[in-house]
Amino acid sequence: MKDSHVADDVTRAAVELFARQGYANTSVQQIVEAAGVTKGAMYHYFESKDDLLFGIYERLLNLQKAHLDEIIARGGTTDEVLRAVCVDVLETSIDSMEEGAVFFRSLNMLSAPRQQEVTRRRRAYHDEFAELVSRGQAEGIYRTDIPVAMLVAHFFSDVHYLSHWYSPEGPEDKTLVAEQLTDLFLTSLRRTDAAP
Amino acid sequence: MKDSHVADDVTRAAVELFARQGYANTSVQQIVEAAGVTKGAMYHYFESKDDLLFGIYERLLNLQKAHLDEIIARGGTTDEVLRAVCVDVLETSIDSMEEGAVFFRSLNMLSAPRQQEVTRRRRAYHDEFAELVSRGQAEGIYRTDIPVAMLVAHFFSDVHYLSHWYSPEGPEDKTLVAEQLTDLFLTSLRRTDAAP
DNA sequence: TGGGCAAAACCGACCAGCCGGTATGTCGCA
DNA sequence: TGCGACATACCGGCTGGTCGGTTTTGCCCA
Repeated sequence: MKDSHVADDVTRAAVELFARQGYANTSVQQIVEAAGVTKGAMYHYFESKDDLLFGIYERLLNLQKAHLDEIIARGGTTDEVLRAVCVDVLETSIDSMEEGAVFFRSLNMLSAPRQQEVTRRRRAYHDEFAELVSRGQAEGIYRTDIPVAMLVAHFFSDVHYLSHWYSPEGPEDKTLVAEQLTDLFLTSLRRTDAAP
Repeated sequence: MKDSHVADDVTRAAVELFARQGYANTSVQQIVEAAGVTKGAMYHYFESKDDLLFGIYERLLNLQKAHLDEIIARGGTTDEVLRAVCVDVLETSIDSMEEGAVFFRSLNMLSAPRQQEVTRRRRAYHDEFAELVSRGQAEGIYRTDIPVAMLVAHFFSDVHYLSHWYSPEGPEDKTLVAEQLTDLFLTSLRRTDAAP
């Protein structure tokens, strides 16, 4: 309980409002009202509205990175690892769907240096993913007729798009969705019959 | 040339600015300055800032719908038609990438009724696409173990994501990208060896 | 146990500036 | 002379952020 409940409450309210109405369209007043605190209290914990947004990005980036490292450290065949990574990032993204929506929609609202920082860490994440795909290509299990960058983009497009159609209240189960999307990706990724 | 150049110039400037900085973060002043006209001139052709945004949506929706209808009317096997539709929507999206970026990022900035209108027409578009997939399933050429809605979402996620990684100045050719992404989708869509 | 007290937490009135939108004026052309 | 096509000055409202002041907390020492 080192952190005040204020910072948490404000962050939670901000995520929800940013996801629903966008960053620029959400006033600090709205956030503090939704969080049930005052503006003074908020500015005691955050330097600026931008700071608040960056905090959301940082938490999500740290979470994803930690999961990725843990799965890779666990080891296994390239195909097993890649599958586990795909399923995990999809499941995690469903759990953090509001944060994800903010992530993609409000990047350009961040101050330039922080935007670069986020982009840098995101690229590092993609590079680790791309490395797995490349390894699979080298092992001869994945197709090589399509650039790795496009294959990576093809997968993350699904992650990105989740918040546009998935509803937790809907009929689809979280785990099932993650596995089905992973299956679609890996199916298109495998070598076709003909040798390259 | 029925419309004044003012409306066109303003729309063009708005698309570019909305795509780069977002709708809420772009002021009317910025738009008219970039377009080289005055605010009075702009408000002579548009009722509001919201009107300007809706115009962008409408043009893109009309364009996509026209293309889709034309391709379906042209006929062919289900597989041929679906492939043509996929390639076309991807190519068109690359041509209208800024509009596309605005489309997905600024939907919730529209007034509620107009937002519904856009959603309605977009759903109609997706339904036509889904109909093709369903037909392919009935013909036994596409897999049936994954809900159609998810298959549709899987494809449009790539369309959506284009503006996040594709660069017209980059090495990838527009047509090639469209065909490769279509290939990835159709590969994952086909029936696997085992009968369902 | 409790009094003292600094520091941290919090409050809310306030500000300058920018926002979308408008009212009114001007100009050229039919 | 009238009318559409703009220009310009201006408005109320809201924004992110500030700041002087007040309350609460935590700790030390008698």
